[in-house]
Amino acid sequence: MEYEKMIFMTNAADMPHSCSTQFKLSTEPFPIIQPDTYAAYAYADSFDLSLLPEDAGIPTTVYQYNAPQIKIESAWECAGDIQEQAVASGAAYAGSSQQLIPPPPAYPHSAYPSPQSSPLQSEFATFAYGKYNGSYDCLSSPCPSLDATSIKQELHILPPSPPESNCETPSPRSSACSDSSSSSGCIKTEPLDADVESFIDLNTLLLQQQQQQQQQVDIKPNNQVLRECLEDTTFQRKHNLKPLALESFIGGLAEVRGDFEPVISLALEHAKREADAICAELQISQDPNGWTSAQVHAWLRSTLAQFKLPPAANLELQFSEDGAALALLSEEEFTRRLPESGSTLHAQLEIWKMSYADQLGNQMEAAQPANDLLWTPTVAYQSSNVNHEESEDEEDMEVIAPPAVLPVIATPTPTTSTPTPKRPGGTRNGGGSHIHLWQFLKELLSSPQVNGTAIRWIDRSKGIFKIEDSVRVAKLWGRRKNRPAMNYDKLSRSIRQYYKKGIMKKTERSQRLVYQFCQPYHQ
DNA sequence: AATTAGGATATCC
DNA sequence: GGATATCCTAATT
Repeated sequence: MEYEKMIFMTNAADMPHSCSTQFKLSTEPFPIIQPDTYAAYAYADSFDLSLLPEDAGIPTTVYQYNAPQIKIESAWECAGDIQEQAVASGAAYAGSSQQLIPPPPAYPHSAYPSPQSSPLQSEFATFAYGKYNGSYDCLSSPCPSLDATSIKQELHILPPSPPESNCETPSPRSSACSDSSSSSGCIKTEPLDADVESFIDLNTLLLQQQQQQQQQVDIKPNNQVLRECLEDTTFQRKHNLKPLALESFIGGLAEVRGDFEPVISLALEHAKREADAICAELQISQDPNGWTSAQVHAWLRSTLAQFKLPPAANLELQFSEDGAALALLSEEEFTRRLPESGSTLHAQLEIWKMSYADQLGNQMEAAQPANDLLWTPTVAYQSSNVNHEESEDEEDMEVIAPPAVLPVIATPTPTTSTPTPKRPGGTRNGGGSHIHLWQFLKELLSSPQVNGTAIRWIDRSKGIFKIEDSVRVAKLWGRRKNRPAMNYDKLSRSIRQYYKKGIMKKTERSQRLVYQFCQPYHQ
């Protein structure tokens, strides 16, 4: 519901608050509507993008409800690129003056919240684009776990709002709330910059849902209603609306994040079902970290076949890793070994990891309903955020995407041996885990979409990273280790212990908060 | 003020 | 005993 608040930014001087209620209806389905209901909104198959008005001032962004396919994390840095990409892909809509909006809250927040990209995030996003077959045709994605259809359905959970947004277009719901002076039973939406007050009368909401369902029955062929609404932009002119600048979303994204969870759960559920079948067929674990090298090969071959990718002749030679080591490989490494299919394999592996992590997360949630779902020591994986409930300490929540597997070195012999990735077992129940600090840091680094504001790679190939937020990283570390008194002073002391162990070092040109993994600890 | 460096000692496993 | 965690002083940025 928060999302709709961000759709339009009004000129405050010209738009009284009462007008904002004109847009309230578009928020109503979110709280109660079921996924199936949204199928009626999955209009993209036949939706003609050319229908969108070309008027430069028209808020076409309001119709971008399948925009979850946008790789939004890049948008923080380069909105133009995203727009280009989106337009090129056909995933977003044409329109000369479109401004990007963040993904609707139905998208897995873990894929979006940071200003940085990551393999996982990128793959998840590009996955939705249909990157797997080398194009951006999201409708032909060969991903067996989350095929285009399912993604489309799930990511269309946010219904298009135009019919309701358009004050000039009568509809059962708009008429129900057409009296802008009365906000009863409606979600009141005010300009984003305001301290937004939202209130919902559930009874009215239910009534509206019924009306909406009735409306869906009457959906005109060829999306006639949508066409009419899209073509009718008078409401915007009337209320002096303009598309909301991207920057305005950034601050509010955190609040939106939690709303993604339902969809990621659905998507992951779908992925898990697919994985189940493959696991049964290949007799492998759902946890890639548990695979032997032979099972890795089986999985790789299976995945290549599923994606109709050319079989690799020397798979065994190219991939000698076991599952845990495989999980550590970067997309670049995959691509280097298998230029044609590496990216897909890597992406699919990320999905498997995420799926398994989510599964573990759900198990943890069931076993540990307290708010300490951020990290449980029984697993080294982390759900992509199981608990989105607001919390005073939310900003300190440790949210780690499925991490790179944690290499464990029995005896640090950095000059001669390569760390042998090992399943992240060895953790214990109860307090902190046995994870090593350097492993933890790599883990944080592996999910920049989540932790990118706290720690990020400076030069990944060289293992150089920077702690951007020392306090936060220390807090996360303390939380992981169940050491509430942890601070950066202590954490950095531990890092410095790594100097003589050959695990980490300062960079040649020493910079504050910048460290470097020594070679064996960073591939 | 925050960070860096490293010694000393304690704690946990 | 290893890996921190904690506390400390001093230097540097």
